[in-house]
Amino acid sequence: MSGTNRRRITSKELAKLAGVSSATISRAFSPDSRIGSATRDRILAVAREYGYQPNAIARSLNNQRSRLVALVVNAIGNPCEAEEQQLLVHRLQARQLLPIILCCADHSDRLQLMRLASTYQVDHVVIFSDMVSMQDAVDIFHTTKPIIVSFEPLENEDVSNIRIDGAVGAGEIIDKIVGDGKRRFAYLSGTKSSWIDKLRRKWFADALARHGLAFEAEAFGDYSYDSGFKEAVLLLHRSKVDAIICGNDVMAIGARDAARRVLGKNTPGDIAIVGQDGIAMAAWDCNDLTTLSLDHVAFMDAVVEVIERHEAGDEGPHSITLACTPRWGSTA
Amino acid sequence: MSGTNRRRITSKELAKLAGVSSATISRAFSPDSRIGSATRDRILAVAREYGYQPNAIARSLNNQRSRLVALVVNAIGNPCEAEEQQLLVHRLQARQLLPIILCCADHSDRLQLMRLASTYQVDHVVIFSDMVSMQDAVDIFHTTKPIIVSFEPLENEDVSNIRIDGAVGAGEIIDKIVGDGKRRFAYLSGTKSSWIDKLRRKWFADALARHGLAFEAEAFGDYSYDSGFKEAVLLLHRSKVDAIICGNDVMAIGARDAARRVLGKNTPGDIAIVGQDGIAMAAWDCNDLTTLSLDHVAFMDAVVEVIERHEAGDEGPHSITLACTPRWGSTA
DNA sequence: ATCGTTTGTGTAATCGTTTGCACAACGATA
DNA sequence: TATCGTTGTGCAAACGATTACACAAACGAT
Repeated sequence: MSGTNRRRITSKELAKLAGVSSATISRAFSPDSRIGSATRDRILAVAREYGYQPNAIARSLNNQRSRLVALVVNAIGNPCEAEEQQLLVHRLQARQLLPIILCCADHSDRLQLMRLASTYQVDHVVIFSDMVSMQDAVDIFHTTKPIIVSFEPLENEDVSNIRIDGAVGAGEIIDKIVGDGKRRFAYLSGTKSSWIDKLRRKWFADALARHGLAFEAEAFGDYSYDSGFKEAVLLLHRSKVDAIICGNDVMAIGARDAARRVLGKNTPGDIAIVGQDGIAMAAWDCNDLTTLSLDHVAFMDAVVEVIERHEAGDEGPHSITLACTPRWGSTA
Repeated sequence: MSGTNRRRITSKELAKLAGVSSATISRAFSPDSRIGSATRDRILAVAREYGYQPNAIARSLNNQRSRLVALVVNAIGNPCEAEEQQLLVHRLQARQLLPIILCCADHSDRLQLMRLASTYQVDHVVIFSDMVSMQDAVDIFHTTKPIIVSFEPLENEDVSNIRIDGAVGAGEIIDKIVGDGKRRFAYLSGTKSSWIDKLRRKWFADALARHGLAFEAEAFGDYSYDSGFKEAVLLLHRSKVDAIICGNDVMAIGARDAARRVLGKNTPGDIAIVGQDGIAMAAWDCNDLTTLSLDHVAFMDAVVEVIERHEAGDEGPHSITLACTPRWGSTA
């Protein structure tokens, strides 16, 4: 109420003001504890008057539960991760869980950051970054079982995880493109080292193999538009491919622009271009991308479901697999 | 080290293991405190062996400083906010500050969420949302002076803030478009109620007035691509404008697509389209948007500068104003 | 009138740090 | 040798909540 007080009032002080003990103050704020309803009402009224709220830090120390959740991500700037995070953050907050974002370009910084977050006794950890090994995650958060959001065949099955399977969807896309007469495929990776990228590539490579085909050319970008553009230019100059499968949607848009602007090729006639992720932007009229799409809502629902089971004390490990499905656009 | 321990070791336990008191453990971890360097080295070695790290929750309780920073935003999914957050999060983490994201669609939820975060004794609060009144922010975080990232003429000058001024840049853009022969302008707002949007509109309206012009038509979207598309279609059907100024870049891309696809109009020949924000995507080849752009790096540097001054004990209030400059693309 | 149960409240220990104060050991100085 | 800083360490009191335990009052049933 009175906005000018510098220091926050404590439960002991409020207790004096309300003529009760600080234990009773605490009880007034915990929904199911033995306390007279008259007392509770009076306390809540006084609390409102003095702007009292229980100190969550002190409570966390006592409870051994902080209601903080660490989210480890590669880049928030990336539209795909941004969309996913938006969904996840809303779901967490609806459950009174507060997300701490750990986002780091450099790998050793990332581990350092995870160590820092672990000292805050976070209740849950969700790892979106494939740059973090499961062992690192388990070691650093040794009291909190992490949830790995991964595509990797997990070597340590003691950790809850959510996997994505795009094999079928990739097959449908390849079938269509091959049906349209294309034969010479290139894969434009997001990174050189990531196993997520390797797995995604494998879905398409396997599908090609069923047609007796293989990738004729490879290139490596960094998931950014600029890298998609630049690598596509190089790629198309050095080989005569007529289809490019890209590591994500943003690179696909870059590749499409490169093909169109620099080399005067149109999609899908001259060249087919395929993205992966299914971000909102892929469906925009100016992009209308064919992409191997993931249902982000279902994805984040799955994350939250695992978190809820962990909250309920059932640490599993739980494993959920989601399938990717094609979004058909005009680029392939 | 030993990854299987369920409970975290405490300073008292480590003290026993190292043959010292827990006070000494604490001192080993604070850089400038009176402690023998031999003792410190020994303690750090033992700590590493047992995987001990001081509990940040307990430390926060004692210190009255949590090193948590609350970021209140409208939507992370929005590319502009996502880009800004990425920059800010990196800067915070480099200073060992952990960001808690508060992101909420509904207004009463948002206040509730801010109250929740305030119980965590956050050291700093940065408010990016123009849906939060300064008074609310000050009341809710009454022990932590918030930093308002706002365009609003602040009524309460007791709060640090960062403002954006686009008057000059908007003038340059309008001059160019009027010079190209356009006379009939529309403004496509991002929201009906936001004063940020009103202020942005005013920059352009004032510039038009200097040419003896005014907005002929208005429309209201929600900062999304779809709303930009839909409102532009309606707008172009009901009035003969030849220039649309949009509340942000994403809506501008939607409006451009609508003009091109639905009405067969090209930019900048048939119609000029202008965005605001200067997100990375605006510069992509497929968009090449003319936009009133903000230097996001300078913007977030400013936020961090204010935070650092607050950390140093100088709560100001500090005020920084940044200017927007045109990015010239092919849409106007 | 008595007993058992339920209800509401207070006391005090606890969560895991930090830090002011006291004090011992030590080398340097007079 | 007596004195004086300086260093390094331990003791114990915070920090602000939660909660097991104890106990008094109220109530219903015999």
